[in-house]
Amino acid sequence: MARIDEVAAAAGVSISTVSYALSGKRPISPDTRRRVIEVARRLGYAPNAGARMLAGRLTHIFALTEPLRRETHAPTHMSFVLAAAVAARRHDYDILLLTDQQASDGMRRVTASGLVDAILVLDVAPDDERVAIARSIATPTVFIGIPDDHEGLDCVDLDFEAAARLAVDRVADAGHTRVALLGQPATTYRLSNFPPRVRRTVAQRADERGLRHTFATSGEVVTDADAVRTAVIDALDSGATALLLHGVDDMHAVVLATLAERVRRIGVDVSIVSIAASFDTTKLPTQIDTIPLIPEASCDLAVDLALARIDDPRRETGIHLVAPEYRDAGSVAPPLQD
Amino acid sequence: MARIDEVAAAAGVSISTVSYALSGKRPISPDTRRRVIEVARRLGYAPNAGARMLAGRLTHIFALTEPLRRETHAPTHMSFVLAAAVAARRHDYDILLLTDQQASDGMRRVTASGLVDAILVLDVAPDDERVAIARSIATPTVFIGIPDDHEGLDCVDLDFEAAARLAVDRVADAGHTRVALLGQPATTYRLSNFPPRVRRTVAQRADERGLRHTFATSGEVVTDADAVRTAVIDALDSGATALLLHGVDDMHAVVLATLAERVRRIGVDVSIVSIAASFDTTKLPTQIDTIPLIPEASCDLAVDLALARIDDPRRETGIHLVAPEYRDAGSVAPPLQD
DNA sequence: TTGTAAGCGTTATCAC
DNA sequence: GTGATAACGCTTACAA
Repeated sequence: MARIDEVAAAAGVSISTVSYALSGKRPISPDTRRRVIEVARRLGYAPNAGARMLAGRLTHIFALTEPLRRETHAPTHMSFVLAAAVAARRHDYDILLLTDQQASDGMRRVTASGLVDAILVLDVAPDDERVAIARSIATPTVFIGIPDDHEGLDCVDLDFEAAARLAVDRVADAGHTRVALLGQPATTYRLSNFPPRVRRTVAQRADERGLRHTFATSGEVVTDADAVRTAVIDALDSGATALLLHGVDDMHAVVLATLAERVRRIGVDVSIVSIAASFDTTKLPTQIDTIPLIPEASCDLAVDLALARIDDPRRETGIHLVAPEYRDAGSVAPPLQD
Repeated sequence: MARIDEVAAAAGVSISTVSYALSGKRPISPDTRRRVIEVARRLGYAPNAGARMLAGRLTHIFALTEPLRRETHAPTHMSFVLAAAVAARRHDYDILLLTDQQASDGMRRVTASGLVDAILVLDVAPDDERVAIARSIATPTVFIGIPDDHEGLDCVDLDFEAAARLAVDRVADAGHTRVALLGQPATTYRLSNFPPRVRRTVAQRADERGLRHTFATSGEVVTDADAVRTAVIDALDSGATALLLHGVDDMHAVVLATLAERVRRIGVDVSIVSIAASFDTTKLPTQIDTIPLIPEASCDLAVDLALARIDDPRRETGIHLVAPEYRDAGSVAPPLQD
């Protein structure tokens, strides 16, 4: 816990020189600069957080609000938290957790006390209560996910619509005429913002491309192996030759197991594309085409946006979509001729 | 973002009176006290975090370090994070996330900058690198979990040994002479601190009570349904009449499914106790006896310990174990006579 | 290129 | 019971 004056004394310079040498906010002769940095390192100096907050304009802390609903898929959520933390650290920011039952209270609190420079919002619901709070506070707020009412908000997300179209187009181009979408558990279509976006767009695009399409959830609240199994079998029985998956790892595992059991060769008898999977699909027993949801991409962008907004609070808000990327693993092939 | 001087002016008192009226750190006449509080509320006043840190002794922030290894069971981990956050908020503390690859860097950083009053350590490994850091820094540090080398450390945890004994005793008392322990995935026995403790104690106690016992993991890295299924069948075939479970929800589901498939009635043909389950076992298809691992209990205690240590840095360190509690659901019965 | 000094908004130590 | 006021450790004009 060395202080700036100790560093200054040890380096034989003034306090402000130390501050400037370390922050680089004004030119310092390379020589003293080096000396200051060396001394600071030796003494293990780090600016006192409270003093920095008070004197500077910034706290170097982001709040991260996460409702942690029971329906939330924990592993996915954790990779977003981790990605946000890593992105923040790259810019010398720390993450303060806001898990209050009413996240709103926390947002108001950190705003009122000036504890954070910006707020990142995770796990966004279609009718998220945090939208109203975000509008009522001065602290820059970035949503990772898109609520229904997003007028005047900064939002970041994978372009789920583009991803869905990409998936449909791929199987349509390969010649498939019947596709089945196996989706998330039913509750997430009410509680989360992106499952409905995928479902809607797949249906639209399939219609545009003249494909017959069906849809099934993967259970009620969490992945229900029986439900998934039944859905896969129904899809096959109804003549679907291409399966679009939008779900978590468990669901993928059950789908692959069911296909194996039915002796359907992936990329031969049946084509598969996984849309917006946030887990490592290369860990699956069979490799499948994926349009991944990359938490790092969204979180990096969200942090950039937050910083830009801190820098210029009057800049224009808007939705920023991350372009989807198709990863071919050979799981899509032309349908077999009967 | 009203400031204290605005509150003082509006209430017609001095700045220090506002501070004391709000903190209660010195007697204030009930009358002015009420008035100050009312004005503060009306103006939405909250002390500036930076100023409070600088002037006061405290930051009102805990760091929470979590390595977030791939082997970590995300839902369990999240319930600990949540429990820690809730416990902290009860004492007007916030949680700062430390997810650095090397958590050690983060611990040093927040210590050097005086960003936090104490550090809570989650997901403790037997040979945790954070032990050395904790010893080298002045910031109070509380481990939630017990590393092998815990000399001079503050640790909090469920009394896994007592829980294991409780489980063995229960089935022994019911008359069982052959028990099988179905444990965690193999890797956690190296990477985590508590699975070996349960395994070791079950074996010891079973020996003491004259029971024959076997042990099987539930997979390599994560729950492997086939491995669990095989382990259950092997256990039954080898004559085990009581199953002790120490694992996550997936594993429990597979065990119950396998027993159902083999037409073994729980609490009749076979007895079951789940040791240190951190999920909601009442959500399982069949109710089973449980000695739950309650994150709230550990985290509340950890926060209390941290606060006590902040208050008196010289107080004695030590291990604090949470007593296990047996929850009877009728899944243990005397073994059937052949 | 560097040094001096005025805040930043609290808490805590004095007085009264 | 209440009011001045000196820290707290830094950032950042303003001087030199």
